[in-house]
Amino acid sequence: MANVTTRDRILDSALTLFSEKGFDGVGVDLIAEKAGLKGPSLYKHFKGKEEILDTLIDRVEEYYESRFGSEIHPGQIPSSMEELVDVSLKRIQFTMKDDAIQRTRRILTLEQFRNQRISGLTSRHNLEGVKGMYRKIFQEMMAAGVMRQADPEMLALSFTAPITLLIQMYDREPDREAEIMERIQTYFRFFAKEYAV
Amino acid sequence: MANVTTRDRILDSALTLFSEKGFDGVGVDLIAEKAGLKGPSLYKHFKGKEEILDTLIDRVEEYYESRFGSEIHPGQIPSSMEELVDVSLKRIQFTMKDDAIQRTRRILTLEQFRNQRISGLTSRHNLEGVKGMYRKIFQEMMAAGVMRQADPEMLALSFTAPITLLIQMYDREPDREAEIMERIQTYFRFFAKEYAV
DNA sequence: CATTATAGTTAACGAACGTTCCCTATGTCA
DNA sequence: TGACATAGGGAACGTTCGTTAACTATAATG
Repeated sequence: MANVTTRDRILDSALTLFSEKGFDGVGVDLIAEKAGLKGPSLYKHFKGKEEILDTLIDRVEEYYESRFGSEIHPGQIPSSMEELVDVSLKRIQFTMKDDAIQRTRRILTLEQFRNQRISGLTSRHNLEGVKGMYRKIFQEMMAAGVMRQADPEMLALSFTAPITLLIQMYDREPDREAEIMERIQTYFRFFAKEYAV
Repeated sequence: MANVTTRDRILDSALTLFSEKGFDGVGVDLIAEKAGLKGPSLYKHFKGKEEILDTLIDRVEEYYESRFGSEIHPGQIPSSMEELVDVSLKRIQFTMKDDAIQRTRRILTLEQFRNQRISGLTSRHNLEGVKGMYRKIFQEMMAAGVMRQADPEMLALSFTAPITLLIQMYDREPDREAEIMERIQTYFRFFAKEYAV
């Protein structure tokens, strides 16, 4: 953790606290303390509390832009339904449990009604990003003949929506991780069997 | 609107305000004003602000208990996939746009990380209630031979999850209602075609 | 009629909040 | 070295917040 700027420490601190108590539930003094300084010193780095949140959202936007922006890189296209399940499970394990990603999800959830920017970003996150990636994967799997022919857009929605809901559940109730992972696996296996060639 | 108690006016006022600005974003004075009295008078009806929220959550719990509690009443079982689509669309139109229901959803969304009670309720709402109803409907439709045989539990998840996400989107971005309704219809038609006998 | 409980008011409290002002220490650059 | 910019801290500000206390009007009860 060498050479991390004060600004970054403030943002990390705010990411954690906002994700746990919401924007309104956290005072600037607490953010500052967690970053190793005093409340008023924040104003040397940000114009105000709101700008800290805005900057966090900026980062999320950049991340999604780089991830799902121009062209989608689904990585290796699975060569069988079994591989699809394996690869997807690993991807979800990561996305679900990665600290920064989870905190970001929780902030979006809590602040999604605050302004249009966050609303739109949340919609894109929950309904476009990952779905678009799987649409592409399914298209190629169908072309390769390892998956039954069907509307790839609808299939992607059907594949990702239950997972999105179960990840939301994990964010709420991390104690039920085992149950949630099993539900995801069960659904994946159902899907794999249903759309096998 | 005859004979509505002050207590109920307070609860209605809080339902609206909490759903728009979140629990922390609303002061007791504002709740009171909207209910036609002054802030401190609230304390003649509730022990404190938190108890107002708790009472609202009580109501939600009662509602879900009565709706999905002991035995599920799916009403008329559709006699064709076309009827399934029609009936489901009407149900969603209502659920999605009913004022009190929408506000309740938004409060659950905003306060879902506040305590275990709300977390559990939200999970039940998003992942159990409606899904259980459709599991039963699908079972009976399969038994009646108007739907292809498949795991009804998985089918219910696949059917309801995209809708839940699209309703969440409507709560965030009501302006996009037309687009959202069309997406729901498209998915329903895909599902109907996919699981026709 | 006298008493008491209830529902409302105003005033005020203490705490927390976001923010500004002013000062100091430190490092940079001419 | 001297001038200046930067990052931090302390004190204090004006607000807002949830809540309590003390009082009043009204209605129900004996």
